[in-house]
Amino acid sequence: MVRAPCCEKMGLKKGPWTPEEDQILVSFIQKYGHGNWRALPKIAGLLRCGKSCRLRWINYLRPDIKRGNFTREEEEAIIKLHEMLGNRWSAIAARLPGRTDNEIKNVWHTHLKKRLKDQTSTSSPASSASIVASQSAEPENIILHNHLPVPVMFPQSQKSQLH
DNA sequence: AAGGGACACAACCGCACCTGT
DNA sequence: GACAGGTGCGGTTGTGTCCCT
Repeated sequence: MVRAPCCEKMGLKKGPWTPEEDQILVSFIQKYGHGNWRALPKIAGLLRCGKSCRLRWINYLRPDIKRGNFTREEEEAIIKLHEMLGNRWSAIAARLPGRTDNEIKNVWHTHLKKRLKDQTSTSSPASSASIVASQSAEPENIILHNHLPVPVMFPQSQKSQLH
């Protein structure tokens, strides 16, 4: 199947968003929601592709986003979830309220990967793996630091329902 | 004070999956 | 069942800032 590139149209803006564009996007979504990302920028009068709008909204403009540094608890949760789920950042983000997959991905690549590497090179390999192994025995209701029982694995068929 | 490397984060790209026809 | 279009995800890149020498 051949797919036209998302932003093939000439004249579509790329790069950092301006406060004005943010404002337009936020007010439009608050008013009408985001039923169709592809059509949204056209209707809202933004010179952006739908993909870009979606990313901006999800990673930055959403009202429930928690900005600022990750707490130690959040970092520990990311490490554990990553050991269980792998690079499924959206699944990890779903278990950390207010955090986005992009943010988690960035934190992982900048802080945690390095920290984990340091830890494994200095400590015995059994420690964290055993914790994960014991948790993996009960994959349906992992209790994290926020004390919320969280389902860990979604069958592929349920993936679309998360959207 | 200046230069360069490291770090942090926002944004883009391409692919896979899902859904409607 | 095949195809086409839309959406979401993960990997990667670009750029601004910080820190060390």
